[in-house]
Amino acid sequence: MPEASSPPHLESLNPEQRQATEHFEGPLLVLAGAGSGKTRVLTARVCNLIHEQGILPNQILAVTFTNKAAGEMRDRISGLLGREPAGMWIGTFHAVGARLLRRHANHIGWEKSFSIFDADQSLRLVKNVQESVGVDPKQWNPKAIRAEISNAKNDLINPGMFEDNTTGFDLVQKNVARVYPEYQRLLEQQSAFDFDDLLMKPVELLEKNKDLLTRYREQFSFVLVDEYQDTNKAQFRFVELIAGGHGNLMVVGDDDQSIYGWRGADIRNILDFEQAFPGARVVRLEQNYRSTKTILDAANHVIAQNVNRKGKTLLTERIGGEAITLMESLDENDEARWITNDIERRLGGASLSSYRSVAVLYRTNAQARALEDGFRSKRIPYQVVGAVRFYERREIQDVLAYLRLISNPRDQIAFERVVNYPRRGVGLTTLEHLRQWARKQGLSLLEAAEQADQISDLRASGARGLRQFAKLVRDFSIRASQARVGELLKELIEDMGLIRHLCDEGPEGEDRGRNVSELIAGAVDFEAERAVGFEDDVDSFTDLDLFLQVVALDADVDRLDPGADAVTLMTLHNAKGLEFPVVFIAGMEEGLFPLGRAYDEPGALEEERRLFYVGITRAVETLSISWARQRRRAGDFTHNGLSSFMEAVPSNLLEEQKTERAGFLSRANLHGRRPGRYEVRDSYSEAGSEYGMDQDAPRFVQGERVLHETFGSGAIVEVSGFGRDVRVTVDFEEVGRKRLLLRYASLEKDWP
DNA sequence: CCGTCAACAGTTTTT
DNA sequence: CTGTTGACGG
Repeated sequence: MPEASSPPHLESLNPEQRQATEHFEGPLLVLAGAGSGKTRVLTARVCNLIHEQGILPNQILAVTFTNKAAGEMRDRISGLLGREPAGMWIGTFHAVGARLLRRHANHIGWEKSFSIFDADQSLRLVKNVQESVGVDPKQWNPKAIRAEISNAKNDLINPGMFEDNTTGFDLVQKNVARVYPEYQRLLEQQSAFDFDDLLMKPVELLEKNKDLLTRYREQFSFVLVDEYQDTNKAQFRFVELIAGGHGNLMVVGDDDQSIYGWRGADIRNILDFEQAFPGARVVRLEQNYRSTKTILDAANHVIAQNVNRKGKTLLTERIGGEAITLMESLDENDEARWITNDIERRLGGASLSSYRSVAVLYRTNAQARALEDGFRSKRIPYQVVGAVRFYERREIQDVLAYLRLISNPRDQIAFERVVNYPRRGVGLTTLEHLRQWARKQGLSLLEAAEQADQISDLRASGARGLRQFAKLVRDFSIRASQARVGELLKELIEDMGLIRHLCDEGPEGEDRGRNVSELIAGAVDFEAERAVGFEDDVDSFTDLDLFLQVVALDADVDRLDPGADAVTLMTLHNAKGLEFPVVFIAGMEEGLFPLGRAYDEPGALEEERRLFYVGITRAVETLSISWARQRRRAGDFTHNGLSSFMEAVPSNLLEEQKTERAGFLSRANLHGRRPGRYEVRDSYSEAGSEYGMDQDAPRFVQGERVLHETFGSGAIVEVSGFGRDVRVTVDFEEVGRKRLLLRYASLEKDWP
């Protein structure tokens, strides 16, 4: 019960929460079930340390799982304290690592303005290396090689150790052993870190420099780690280094929500915490404040199937709750239709007030497409997390590559990406000559490009292009030390004439142009101190460097707009830590969830089950689960049964449904209620093969307005072919000109 | 050097 | 199905 005399951060905490909050020194493990108020406890304890124990904010390091969580934590602490916790470090492991490396990169051979390579950039480098060391990228999948390197780094295995541990019998290992050292050498040469380096290199830094280690141990007298169940070896070692001395370490996590084993996360970190940090106090938070009893019962039954866990049962004071709907549908389109219908039905009734209360969760990103189509055709607003990220769009990556090169002239991956964008007459041959010459002279590509006339076997046009390009980059590099990133970017785009260039590419270029404009707007609004959360370092780095760092470490969930009134679509992994009044879990089929390959590996099935548990516990009021008898995957059809995970859910919690007259409905949809509707899937045309002759099929003529499920509306420019091979060329308002085979495209006549 | 067309592989989850 | 890669001709 709240006491009148309690400071605000201790109000209305239950006894266990309070115990954790008031813990002062020594190791503390908080086993916090889903929805048990762990974020509250974390923030309240920080406030308690500052407010009651007189600890200074700059003595505290708090690590969260996403940037968004970090921002929220900072805001909540500010709210409770009535002021900013100035000097406190709050961020993800990657952000904290990047910050340490910015400060001390020179100790381990990197420049202070290093680049951060995302998965895409590091994959390019892996490919380059494979070619140069003779590991054929066609035979040895670069993604697989990259994954091996990533795993090694998460396990703190450096190239030397990797080579030593390779027996030579495992061919993949043997190839990785050839690629990894050269890959790492090239990263260093161009002063770049990949994501995994942001975890591994800080460990190396602290292990090699005892004085730095001492300094940070003394600075951070209190360390807090959220989502501890998802830490890997590198992260564990980092925490151990910083907090191992004084042992003032609070970790919060839930072994039942460990879902990143495939990324190197080691569930033993949380299971064995008490061995690693002797004398640890353990507090369990089992009171759930989020979900109805029905939802919680389902979650408890599901997770009880797992063997490898500490064991706890969530309790709630809420009783009853709406039954969990289990919906069987025909295929993924039918599933999408049911979900969207249900959302509309709820919104029509009083049970749902806004779209933002709803989330649709799924196992794989590929499932988003059918769902999106469904939302679009019903005109229900939605936002997708994942799929195509803003920063991964081609035009955005191009612009960012310019910025990276301006910030770090040694960034070879960035150089190669944009040296011929826009076209400057620098092709593969020119680039190859440049590479060789640069290597011989020991210069970076940019330096070599500046002296392009010296290279004998270069064409005049190529050399001119190189010099122009180098000059452009150099000019901006000089400005970058003074200018704000927004101004810099605006001028750069202007100088390149990029927007104009994109618009010339046609309607979809205009779209790209808009994206670039959005990036500029983002850069103009960029406030380094706010975004980095590390105010005391802001002055020592350029605005550009900090902007690039934030962009590189920005997760897609971080961009989720909670203000938008839209349904959220995302993977179950992305849903971790979030909650929604109404949750749908789609694709509940054996083989999809759990994925078929989960049966190959011992621990994988339990991890999938934990993922299901995470999904269930996101729901506050209503949970609906759907599965489809048939689903298109990678081109062809799969037929699946209901997921075996559902066996653990007691049937008295469930209400089973089928899509009404499902079989009939999809046939009826061939023509639909609206005139002119024409929707044929190739599965059906296989049997029929007469669809081109179908007398009822609408005929399209030039100039007619049409509606496409994904491309939107447009006008027909041309109709060609006959029978089943009718092709139409359509100018779409949003996506430009497309040629479509009528048989595949679900085109409707657009009635004004 | 650059645009176009055919062949091809891909789907597990992410900082 | 869809986006990316390789071969070819201008």
